[in-house]
Amino acid sequence: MAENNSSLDCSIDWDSDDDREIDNYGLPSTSASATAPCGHSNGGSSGLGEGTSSSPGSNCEIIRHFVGMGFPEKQVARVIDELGDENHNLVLETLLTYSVLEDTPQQPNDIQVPEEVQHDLSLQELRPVESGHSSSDYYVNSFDEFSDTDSPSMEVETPSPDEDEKLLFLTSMGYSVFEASIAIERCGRDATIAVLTDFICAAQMARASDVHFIEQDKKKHSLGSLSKLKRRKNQDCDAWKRKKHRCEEDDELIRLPKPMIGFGVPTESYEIVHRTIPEVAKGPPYFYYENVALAPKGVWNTISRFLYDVEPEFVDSKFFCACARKRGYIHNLPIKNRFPLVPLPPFTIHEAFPLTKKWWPSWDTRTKLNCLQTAIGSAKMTERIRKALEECGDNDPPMHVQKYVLDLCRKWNLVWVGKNKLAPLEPDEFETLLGFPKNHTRGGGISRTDRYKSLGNSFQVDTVAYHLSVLKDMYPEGINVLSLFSGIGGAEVALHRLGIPLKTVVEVEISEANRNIMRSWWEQTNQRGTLVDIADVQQVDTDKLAQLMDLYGGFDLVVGGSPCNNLAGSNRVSRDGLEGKESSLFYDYFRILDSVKTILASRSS
DNA sequence: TAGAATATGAAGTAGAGT
DNA sequence: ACTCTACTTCATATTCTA
Repeated sequence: MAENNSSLDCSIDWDSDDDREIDNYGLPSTSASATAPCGHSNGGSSGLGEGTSSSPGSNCEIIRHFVGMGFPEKQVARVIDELGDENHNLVLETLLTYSVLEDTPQQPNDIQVPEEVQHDLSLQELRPVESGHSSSDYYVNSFDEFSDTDSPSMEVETPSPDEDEKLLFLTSMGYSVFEASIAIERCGRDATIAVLTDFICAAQMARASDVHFIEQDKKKHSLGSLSKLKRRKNQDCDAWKRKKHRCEEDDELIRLPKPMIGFGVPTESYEIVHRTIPEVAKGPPYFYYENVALAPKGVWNTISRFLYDVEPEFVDSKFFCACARKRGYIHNLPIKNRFPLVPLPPFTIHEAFPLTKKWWPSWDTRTKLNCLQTAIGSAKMTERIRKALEECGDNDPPMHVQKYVLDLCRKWNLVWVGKNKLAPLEPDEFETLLGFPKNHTRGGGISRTDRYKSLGNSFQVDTVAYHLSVLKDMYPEGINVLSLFSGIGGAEVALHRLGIPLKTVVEVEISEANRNIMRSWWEQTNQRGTLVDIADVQQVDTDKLAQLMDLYGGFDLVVGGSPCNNLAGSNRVSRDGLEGKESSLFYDYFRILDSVKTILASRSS
């Protein structure tokens, strides 16, 4: 089923055959903030003072570099003259700013940016946000599109410093100045970034309300459940606030496919073999992004919007192995002629753990384990279960005891290891289920607790390998990989097991223990390529990327799953969504991916 | 002090029924 | 439209212990 995902408003319509060109409307521009939203830095260097010491070069070269990105030569020369050529990011941000300020008055429909806004978006205030590369077109077009329907003569008060920060942040997310200022004006100065982005999304939706959507009668197993995203007519802000709750329920959210097989899995007959990827998203470089499927509402809409409006592929690993793992993947890989890793892993609990069969009661009908997480059940809890069962004698326990036990079994992924004896899985059993070699995370000074943590945060290798398998024919001589948030190397293990030579792997991983695990695996598997370690994603700026790409010849694949801490349902404390402390590092994934795309594009032209 | 052990719900989805 | 039940979830904070 050919699908055109070029619908660019915030409400994603996977089934629309709307053939509007990718005009960058609503797309967060390629300029993403390097500093994590909410101002935290995670201990990494960030912001204005970051050492973006560019390698010395002549002005000519640098001017050519930016001209190649589409900026007027005269303007580039002027900016470099003003700022020097030391800090490429600063130069780029300045050029972008000029693009915004100079282009806006030329928009059709006589839309004017309020003077105050223009004034407050002075160069100085835009500077502090370090940015990836961007096409200035994004700003221009998004401004144009937004203003097309909303009130053009909105009065905007002079922003307060707090407003400035929000304005700055929103523009760094890719929204136009006008969109951002209107949102702040309408929703109030105290509105959070989340509320403001919601407002902008709603306005974009409203703007698109005249677009008709063809609801396709898909088969039961199709991804049709992602569709049927209606459009709300009413674009009044107050009305929107009243209706927000209802709209979120039935309008704009990406829905999970059922069964959760993405574009297809080896074990199910139904599959999709064709999809349409937006032009701006097409590889190379190929990219592969992963996170939890059951994230808070709206998160996947945002992630998808940033990642060039590519439709997420939601897959439950229970179709690949003996444990469930519901994850969303956004990638621009072909989906035809995928193949699974062999040998196929155990498919049921009994196949994975034959020894448990002897003790498994008939009333425990589980065939698959639930998601492997970062923490395990306590001994006291399994002891309570044992006592409860022993009180029931040799017969099957009464229904309420069965339910009590089964609920805990499902919650903590317990398996039967003796008469009335349940136990959580061992770390090496985690490794097997997830497709890693046994003892992959063992030794090297890592604690048992940390093994669970690292494994619980990892890819399911068979699942990921199935998606990556199409790369094998494309890169017979080997592949250069930029691996962000590598963890214990799920992607690398998958590529290796697929028989794809790893020419270069640049891994970015904050945990030293995880980097050690990767390094150890690299050596044990006699890799002939080069492994480069980087600790902090925020150290990976445009200069660093350009340097690495000079050295190794560009990246073929940018792979990674950004932190799920603030998205995962298990988190009782800080499930704050995509703006959360750790999960906001998604924006760094986007920033880095976009920089790689930009650098590649500038070099190929 | 590091590691281990333990306790700590809510949010979201889906389906059935009223 | 609404309520109710059933089910799942890449985690965190605190306390204990060697």
